[in-house]
Amino acid sequence: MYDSLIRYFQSRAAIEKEQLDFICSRFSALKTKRNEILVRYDEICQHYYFVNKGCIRLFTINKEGIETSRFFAFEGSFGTALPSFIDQKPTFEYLQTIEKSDLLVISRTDFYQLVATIPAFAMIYREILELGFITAQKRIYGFQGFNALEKVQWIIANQPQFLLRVSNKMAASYLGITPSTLSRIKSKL
Amino acid sequence: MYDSLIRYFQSRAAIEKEQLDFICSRFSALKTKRNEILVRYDEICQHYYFVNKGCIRLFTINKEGIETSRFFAFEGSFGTALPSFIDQKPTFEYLQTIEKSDLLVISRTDFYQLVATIPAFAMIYREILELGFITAQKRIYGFQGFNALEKVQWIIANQPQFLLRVSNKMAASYLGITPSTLSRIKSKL
DNA sequence: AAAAAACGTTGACATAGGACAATCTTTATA
DNA sequence: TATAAAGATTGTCCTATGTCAACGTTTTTT
Repeated sequence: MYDSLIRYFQSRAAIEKEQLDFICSRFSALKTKRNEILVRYDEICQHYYFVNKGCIRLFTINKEGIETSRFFAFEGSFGTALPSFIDQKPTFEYLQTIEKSDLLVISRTDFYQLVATIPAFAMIYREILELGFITAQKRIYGFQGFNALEKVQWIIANQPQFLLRVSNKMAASYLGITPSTLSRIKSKL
Repeated sequence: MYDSLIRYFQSRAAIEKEQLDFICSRFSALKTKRNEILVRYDEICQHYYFVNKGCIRLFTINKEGIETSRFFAFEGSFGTALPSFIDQKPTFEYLQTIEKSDLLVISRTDFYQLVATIPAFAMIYREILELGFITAQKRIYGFQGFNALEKVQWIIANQPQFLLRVSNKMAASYLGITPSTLSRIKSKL
């Protein structure tokens, strides 16, 4: 059950078996259904999630009822509503498994205790933040000044599996275009 | 000279005088002119900058010659081309002081040494990353699905001094609209 | 298994905001 | 200080993409 998680850590830091076992012991398994909501709009996010199987989506719905997807975590990666997890303020977004999923969950308390006590864990978390920051920056640059076709080409180049894995509607809401426009672009390659 | 920097640290962590002095000793002063470039497009970013006075801008120019501004650091905050600073790959962007500025500069080597040896410094860096991440996310949400007027209203609400401090052209390139459009919107409030 | 709901695709039409250009103003340079 | 260069503003026109609707398909619910 912890194979993928252990691989995640071992590939990122030299870390002793004993510490690794301790880290794993803080994670518990969670099986979810398609479209199951993990964190609601006005809740405060208390957990960090690792995806063994399936996919987590982070999205919000504005006052006009329009969805915007911000982040997708697929197999072998971490995901949560990080701003809320960090600041302990309401998420103003939803965390959802868009497919039947197997997750590993750690509480915020345990998570920050690991950060505080295990330097290798703190380092990995710092790298997650650094990478998250870089990804967000690339997305800002990537989308600023791109037209709809360029956005689609960008996502195909940067996350080839994305359009195959995610519904037309969700993909459109991630790219910041309408489902109609995405559909039209796909039909022309 | 280090007043503002010291205040920055003291307001964020309990930190001993001796360590604070050591941290400050790793920063050196740098005076720059208006529109002076600190890091060029194909360079690798080797420094972290603290703004005592003035303003740093991070921007890129695409193949069509269009500028996109990604980040502005004003008095009392840190700024650098973080993705390049972290990964040591070319920035593909420019770091520039848009006004005559007084900066404090620390080398990447010294910076990461402080991160490795001074837990309070590591914690503050982690908080910078967390905050940067959150800011980037807000910007993605904020701009996705906003029209030009809403973007301008957003920046007025979130960074009231922004439009007053930054040129029309730079502000437009941050908001992802043309200078003409920004100009028209401002003229209608 | 049938009915209902959600989603995907495609057409017709409307519009926000981009492109370009003219003019004025501010900033840089000689 | 004079001249040149860059930026700001505003007009006209045009296009990419949004909106809305119709229809077929897939998914969910009963």
